[in-house]
Amino acid sequence: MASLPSSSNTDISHRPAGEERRRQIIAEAIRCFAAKGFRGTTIRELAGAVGLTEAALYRYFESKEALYQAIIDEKIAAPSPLSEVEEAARAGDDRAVFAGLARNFLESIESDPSFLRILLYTGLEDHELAAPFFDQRIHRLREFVAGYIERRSREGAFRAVDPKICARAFLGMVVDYQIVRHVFHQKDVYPAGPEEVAETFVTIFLDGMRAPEASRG
Amino acid sequence: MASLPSSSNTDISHRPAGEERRRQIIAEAIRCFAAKGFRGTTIRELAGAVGLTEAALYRYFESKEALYQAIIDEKIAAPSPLSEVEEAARAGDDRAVFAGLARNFLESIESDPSFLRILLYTGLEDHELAAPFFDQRIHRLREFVAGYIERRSREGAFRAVDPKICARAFLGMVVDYQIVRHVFHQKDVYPAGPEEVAETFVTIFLDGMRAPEASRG
DNA sequence: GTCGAGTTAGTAAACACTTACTCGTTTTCC
DNA sequence: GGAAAACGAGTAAGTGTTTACTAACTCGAC
Repeated sequence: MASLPSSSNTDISHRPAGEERRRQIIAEAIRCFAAKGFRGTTIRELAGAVGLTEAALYRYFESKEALYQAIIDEKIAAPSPLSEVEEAARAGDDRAVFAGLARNFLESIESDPSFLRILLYTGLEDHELAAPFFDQRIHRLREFVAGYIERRSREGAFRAVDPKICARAFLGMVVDYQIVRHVFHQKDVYPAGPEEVAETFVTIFLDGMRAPEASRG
Repeated sequence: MASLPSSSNTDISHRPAGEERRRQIIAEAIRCFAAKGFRGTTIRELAGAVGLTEAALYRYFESKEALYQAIIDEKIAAPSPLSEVEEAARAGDDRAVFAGLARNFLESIESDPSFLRILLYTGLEDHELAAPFFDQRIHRLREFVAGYIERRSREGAFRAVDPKICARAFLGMVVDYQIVRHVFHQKDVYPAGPEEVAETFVTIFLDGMRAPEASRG
């Protein structure tokens, strides 16, 4: 009995040591790939950082690409930032929706910029393996924002502009903030903290989106 | 006299054939570095693309880094996009200033996305050599926009918000458009062409920036 | 007959990945 | 209960390829 582990790669429960090492390696790989990119990171250096030799690392991941894949899988499985603003979206509380999204993004990237850097490397280096992440996370986020804007336009609260462009305009402001900070290391460009920046972005965006007739005295 | 060439490695002036090759190599290097990054590009492949062997290429550039440096130098020397909107800025024509900047950026990157990609690689790979470009071009652009916003705030046309943050908010929308298109290859995300996108960005931004008292009934 | 522009054929290091081994801990079986 | 087989986790020392860069030669034009 209890013979078949069956689940392809995660029959944990009674194997804490091995699985823990795996996680440790992924964590270190995220740091390394974020710092120097996929091409710029060597297996030797990565193995050394977790206190192993190259050969030992290959017991956990069959190739460098498999490691990259594991990172993407982990990030796809992470909780979505959308859940936090879905309620506000149902209620039509524009400021709560956009401020929630902005703060959520700014703070989560601020506390761990690695994945933003990895995503940029991914785009530049054209890694196919990240496609599922884009489909499942980024696309979904864009569609959520564009869908919300479209609805509010129909309701007369927002002006009638292309919702896709507007969604990107907002997300662009937010993403750019973190690219400038964590890719170009110019933290001084934004003199204020995430909360104030989020506040400013949301104010500009919402006032810019408001339907002319609806907002005027 | 005019004896001392003084510039360490380039006493060119009378060597047109060689100089043309040099330019050709730089142009190809821009393409390669943009496509695969500095680390991802091999000298052999680059030399092959201009129809030379590796050794021949080393007659024009003493190292791979020198090639990178030459690219940065060329881009620093290129004409600035600011000149086109300086007049509108003096006149206080907000829409002309921001629409001019947006269109200028969107179109110049659209017609040649290479340097945007190189700059991102540069940020991620931490190339010191690009620092002068950031100081002389990007910093100046930011300061121009922030300065204009600050002035218009003082004049009562714009609301009183941090001009640095607002400048980045605007530039962020524009830059993001091109990152999504040319780094993540998702050209479908923006359904419209550069002109319409620029128009939308400027409308959102300017209406969002307008001082509340000044614009209302 | 020298010199600019190019070539062929290297070098040494770095890299992803492999092979064949070690060693301690379980598990199995009598 | 204890010998032995199996196994998990690791290492040392490679392999073959790729890479930036070099040395020594060729060839045509003024």
